[in-house]
Amino acid sequence: MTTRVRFAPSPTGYLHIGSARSALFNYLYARQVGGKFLLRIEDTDLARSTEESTRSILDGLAWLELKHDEEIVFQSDNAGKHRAAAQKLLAEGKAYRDFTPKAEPTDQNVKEGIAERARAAQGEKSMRDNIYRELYSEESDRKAEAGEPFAIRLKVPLDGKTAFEDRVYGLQEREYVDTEDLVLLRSDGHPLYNLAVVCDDIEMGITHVIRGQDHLTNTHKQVLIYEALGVTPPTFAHLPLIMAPGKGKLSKRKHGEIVSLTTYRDAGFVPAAFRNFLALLGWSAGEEKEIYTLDELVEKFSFDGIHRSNAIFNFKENDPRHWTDDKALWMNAEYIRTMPLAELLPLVKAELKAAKLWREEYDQESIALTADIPSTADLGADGRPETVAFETREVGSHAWYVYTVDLIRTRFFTLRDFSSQGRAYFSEDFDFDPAAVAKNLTKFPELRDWMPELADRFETVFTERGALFNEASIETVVKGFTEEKNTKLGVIMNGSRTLLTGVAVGPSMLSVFEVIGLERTLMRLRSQVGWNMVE
RNA sequence: GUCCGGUUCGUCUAGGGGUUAGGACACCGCCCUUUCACGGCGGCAACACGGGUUCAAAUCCCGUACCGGAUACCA
Repeated sequence: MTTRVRFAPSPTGYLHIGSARSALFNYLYARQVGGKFLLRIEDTDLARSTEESTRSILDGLAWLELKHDEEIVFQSDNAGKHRAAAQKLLAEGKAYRDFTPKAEPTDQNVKEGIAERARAAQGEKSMRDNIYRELYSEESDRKAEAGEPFAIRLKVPLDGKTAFEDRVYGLQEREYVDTEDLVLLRSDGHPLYNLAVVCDDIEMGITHVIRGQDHLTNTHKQVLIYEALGVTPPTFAHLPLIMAPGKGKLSKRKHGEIVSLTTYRDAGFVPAAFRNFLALLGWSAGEEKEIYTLDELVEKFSFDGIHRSNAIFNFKENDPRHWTDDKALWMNAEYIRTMPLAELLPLVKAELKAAKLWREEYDQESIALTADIPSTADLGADGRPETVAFETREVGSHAWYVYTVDLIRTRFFTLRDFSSQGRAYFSEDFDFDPAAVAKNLTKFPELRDWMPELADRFETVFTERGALFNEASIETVVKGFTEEKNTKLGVIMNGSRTLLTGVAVGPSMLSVFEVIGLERTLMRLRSQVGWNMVE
């Protein structure tokens, strides 16, 4: 029998990172054993389900590159079958009609209400003392025919226990007395969650149910339904939950966007990096390794490697540097600086396009063959792609673009940084960081005269005399200039850096000059914009 | 309340009778350096508590504490 797993989210909001991880684990297992990864949208709560939400879930899965097999199943399409199953159990005497009027919802918090009711019921009421449980079927039929509303409840046996072997948590047992006669069908005929899930899982031929640990008690109820239906239950594997710092629940209400997968996409995460991070939250291959390709995850995945304790998703609100889990941020940076350049380029392109900084000339299609794109494997000792000669790196060309991305990527954390921190490489319209201006410009007032002078020097050497504007010659000129002014190289270099890029950080300044190009270098060294912004 | 889980550095985790309790992130220091990163080297830092079993317990057993989940005519 081929393995069939499913990811079954309810479309009542964005895709939560915990759900995304469930989807990932289902996917990894399915791929590992050559099974099918199915998708089912549990949209039976009509009041809360929305189409945007379904859209967002699909977008999220696509972003993580978790492709599902077969058609998407919408649970609401199967309500008829769910009802038929309940009727079957009723006819077989495994379920009964409960004519008790539906309890009015309390005005307090739903969760609290439930807990309070449960506490109050403790001791005085058994799970089985419903007067309709043993009603003669003729009497039950009569009331039903008379039009009295009723819910259909499962008749949980008096003695015994449900048991299943969880692939993560081991043998799980629960006495029947601890499980109520759960409602299968509401009095308005609406099938309830546990019945719907079991029916659909049977219908879809699900062999392994991999889901959050919060479903552990539901599983006992579902096992009861499987037994009543005469079907062997699938294998279950429950995943530990992802908690907020302080071990509280990670919720949108309390934590906002941080729990939504789309936040990471929009913040400039590399899909493979976030996927990698998610996989390591609550799972380990048991080796000292952090970076895994999708293929490696598929190969190494095992239920034994899944932790039984919940994991904390660590982040600090109001701290821009640690706005989300540090390890996720680090992993993203790690991917950005080490992934094959050919894979990074399209991501950077999308980012620059979104920031309106993209120019068609950058695209390899119009200039060079894809095969010519240097990858990290082609990098020389100085960290630059060896295959691209300076002469071919005209500012704005494809070769220039590739070289520039590769040059600046080593200190970026997100794809967003290419259009923010790295904006000056792609646009004339960039901001000056006040701290950088203070540290590298205002502190040395003489630079206000020197910088335009340096520009003049560059013009003489590179424009009038026609020397090649490359690192070696730039270094000669800048060093000569520094000695002439009897100052330190750092003063000139850092002043130039801030004037040329608006910031105090970046690659080797010689590379920066070269990549910014002679024309823009002259313009920016002479510009007063950086100076003016502090006055 | 009851049922079910869980507890190794701040966080993610390895280890499941004998380990200097390992790695990663974060943080700190040093080196590299025109800056900031990267990189390299180093540092700080953990077996919840109490009993047992054993020559030996982070590891096995029992209890306690704490945390989490569930307890709906929600999903």
